Amino acid sequence: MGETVDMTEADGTRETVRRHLAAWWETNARDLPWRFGRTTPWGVLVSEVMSQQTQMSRVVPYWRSWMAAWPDAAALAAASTAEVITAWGKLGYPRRALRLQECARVVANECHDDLPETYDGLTALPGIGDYTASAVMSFAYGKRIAVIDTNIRRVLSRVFDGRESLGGATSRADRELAQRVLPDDAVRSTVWNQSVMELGAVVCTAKKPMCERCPVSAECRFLAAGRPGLGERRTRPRQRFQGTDRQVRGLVLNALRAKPQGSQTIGREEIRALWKDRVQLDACIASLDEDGLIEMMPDGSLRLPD
DNA sequence: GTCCAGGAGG
DNA sequence: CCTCCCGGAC
Repeated sequence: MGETVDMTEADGTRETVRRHLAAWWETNARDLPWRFGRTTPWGVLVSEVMSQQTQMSRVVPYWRSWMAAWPDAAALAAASTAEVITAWGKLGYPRRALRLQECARVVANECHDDLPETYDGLTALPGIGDYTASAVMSFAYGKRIAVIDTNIRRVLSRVFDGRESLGGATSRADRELAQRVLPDDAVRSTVWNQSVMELGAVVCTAKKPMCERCPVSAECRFLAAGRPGLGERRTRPRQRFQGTDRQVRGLVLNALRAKPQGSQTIGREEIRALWKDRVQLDACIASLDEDGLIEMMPDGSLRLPD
C-alpha cells in the first residue's frame, strides 16, 4: 500500500466490486444491438425510450425495424404520426412514441439533427427525464455521470447498504450512494453503470436474486446480513390491467393499427363493439384524442393522426 | 398474481 | 409526494 494514500476498507471493497463486475461484464453482457458502439447516440436514445418500463427482450425487434425505417431524428421527424403509432406496435405506453417523435422534431429542427451532449440539453427534450438523459450521457457519449434506475438503486442498496431499496421516488440517499461508488475514470464509469444495471436485470433481480451466480456476492452486505426483507417494497400493489382505461385505450389503438396504412379509420359500429361500458369507452376515446394518439372525425369515426 | 432500463402532470 | 399510462414474460 502506498504511503501517500491511506485507503479505507470501504474504498477497498468498492474497488473490488468494480473489478469483479467489470470482469463479469466482459463475458456476460447481453449482445444487444445498441451496445458496444454499434449505433449512433440517437440509436441509444431510441433504445432507452423503448426500454422505459418495457423488457429488453421485447424491445430488440422493434428497435431494429424502427432504426431501419428511421435511422436518425430527421427521418423520424418527417414520418407521419400514424406510421409512428403503428410501428410502436405492442410496446405499450404509446404516448412514448408520440414524445419520441416530438423529440425527433426538436432535434431535427432546432438542433441541426444533432442530439444535445449535455444532461440539461437532453432533459429539455420531450419524453427525456433524468434516467434517459443520464443513460445517453453515459452510454452514448461516455461521460462520467451516475445513472439511476430501479435496477441500479436495488443493486447498490443491497451491495453497499445491505438493505432493500423500497421504491418510490429516488431519494437523496440513492443519489449520494450512486455518486460515491461511481468510478472516477469516465470509461470505467460507463462500464460500471451498464454492468450494475445488467446485474440487476439478470442476476440481482427483485424477487429471486441468484446470489450463487453473482460476481460480487463475497462483497455484498445484503447477502452477508441474510438478505433481510428480500423483495420488500413500499409501493402499493399495482393497478390491475383488466378493465382499466389502459386496456380500453389499448383496444382502440389496436383496432386502428390493424387497418391498412393510409386508411386507418374505424366507424361508430366497430368502435362500439370494442367495449361494453359506453361511458368508459367514450372517456378513453376522449383521452386518446387529447393525447394526440387519435383524431375524432365529425361523423363519429376515429383515425390515426397524420 | 408479479415484475418491469420511466416520464409527465397534478 | 400522487396517479396515470400498456403489454407480455414468468
